[in-house]
Amino acid sequence: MPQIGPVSRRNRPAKPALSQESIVDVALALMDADGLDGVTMRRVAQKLDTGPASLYVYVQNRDDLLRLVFDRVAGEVVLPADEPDGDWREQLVTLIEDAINILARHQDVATLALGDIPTGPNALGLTNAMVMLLSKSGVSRLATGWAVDLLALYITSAGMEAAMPVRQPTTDETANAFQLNTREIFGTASVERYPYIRDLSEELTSGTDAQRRRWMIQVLLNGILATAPEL
Amino acid sequence: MPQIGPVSRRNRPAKPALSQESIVDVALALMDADGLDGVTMRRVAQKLDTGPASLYVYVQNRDDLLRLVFDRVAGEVVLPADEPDGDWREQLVTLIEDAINILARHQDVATLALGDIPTGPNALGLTNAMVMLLSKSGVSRLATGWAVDLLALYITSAGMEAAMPVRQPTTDETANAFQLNTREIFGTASVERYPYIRDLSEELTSGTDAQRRRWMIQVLLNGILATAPEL
DNA sequence: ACCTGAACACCGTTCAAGT
DNA sequence: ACCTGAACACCGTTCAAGT
Repeated sequence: MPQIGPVSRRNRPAKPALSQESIVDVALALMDADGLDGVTMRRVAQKLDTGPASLYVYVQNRDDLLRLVFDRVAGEVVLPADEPDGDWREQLVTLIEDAINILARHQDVATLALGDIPTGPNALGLTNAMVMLLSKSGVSRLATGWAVDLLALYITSAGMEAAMPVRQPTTDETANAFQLNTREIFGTASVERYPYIRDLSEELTSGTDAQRRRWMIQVLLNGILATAPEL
Repeated sequence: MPQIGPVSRRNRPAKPALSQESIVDVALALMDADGLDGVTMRRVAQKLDTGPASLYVYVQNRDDLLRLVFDRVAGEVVLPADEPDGDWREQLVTLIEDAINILARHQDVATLALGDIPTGPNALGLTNAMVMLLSKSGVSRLATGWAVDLLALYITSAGMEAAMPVRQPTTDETANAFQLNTREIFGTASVERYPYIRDLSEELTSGTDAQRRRWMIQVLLNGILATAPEL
């Protein structure tokens, strides 16, 4: 006599154990594949062979799940060792670039950081590392505090820009004005209405992402070193 | 004999004429009141006394509508006159602060700019003005081009931070760790795991938004003036 | 050309009921 | 304690049908 339950289960991939970790894993996979809109409670549940209601045992709600996804990605960043002799500036640049590259690899994850300051354990670890490195820079304590905020802002912004998928022009050829890519926009901008853009259209879009980013990070660090904060 | 239609209509506020402009107006009002999630096609339609399907005559879809809302807000920024004698730096600082303040007044609008670079007419006007002012700064054409990108990134990031409503702690007292405000997080961070944060918790959260923003803008401008870009 | 009702294919979240 | 089915109250978008 066949045991329907066990047998049919043996035929499909082992049902993953339900846990906060597995839920976050699945949510991140959906995020990478289909972006933020692809992460729905129902789809996550389906991939875990259960119903959406079951997720609420491990996660407060969708926003909570997204925060957990963000912190999981933040955990991918390799933090610098706390060695007093290191070149703080080089290490900080590496840390920032590393963080941006990781956000760039995970579609839409950077967006999660904007709109509510991430405070998961891994995000705190990142902040802690930035404070450590800046504390060796010689700038004031106040400058260090404010600089951390500014650098975090930049990391998430740059991560978002980098993680933007190059949108395929839809099947219908007449992409509307809003969907053109930046280069085309600047190149064809009305000379009368936007003369300065038109004149600088080449420079506005030149350089690789990496080149632009390297420059921006240097701008931030040079600016931080050169600007005393006042209360 | 009562004319039901006209009479009942005379009793309620005049039905606003349907147009792209009126739709964008209503969407922005909903945005200000209830944030991004409050802007649904159905709610916009309802406020205009019609059904959601009718909106699609004037707007391609919800994303398109949101882009229009962003550009409408971008139009609130007062652009500097093109006078060759002006103090470019002072004017640029004013422009940036003005833009941030306007974004700060419209909940969630800044989020719309991240994830797809705004290219509506008013956003282009803003970019054009920034290029104009920077072209008087003496930095290279390339630095001007990249600086515009960096400043735009900062404006939207700062706008988002500023437009974040201070979330009321929910009725149930036990706000979970993620919902605590930043000050509390940094102040109570584990000394073992995040010693640098704990040591600097005061500075990380000190100063008013305006003070921090003023410093950040100076950091950006000082950095831009001091850093030569390389291709 | 503009507008509509109704439908389609989804959502997040709750909750009583089960184990 | 964990899990579930079913329901509630919504979504964006399409489309045939009307004017």
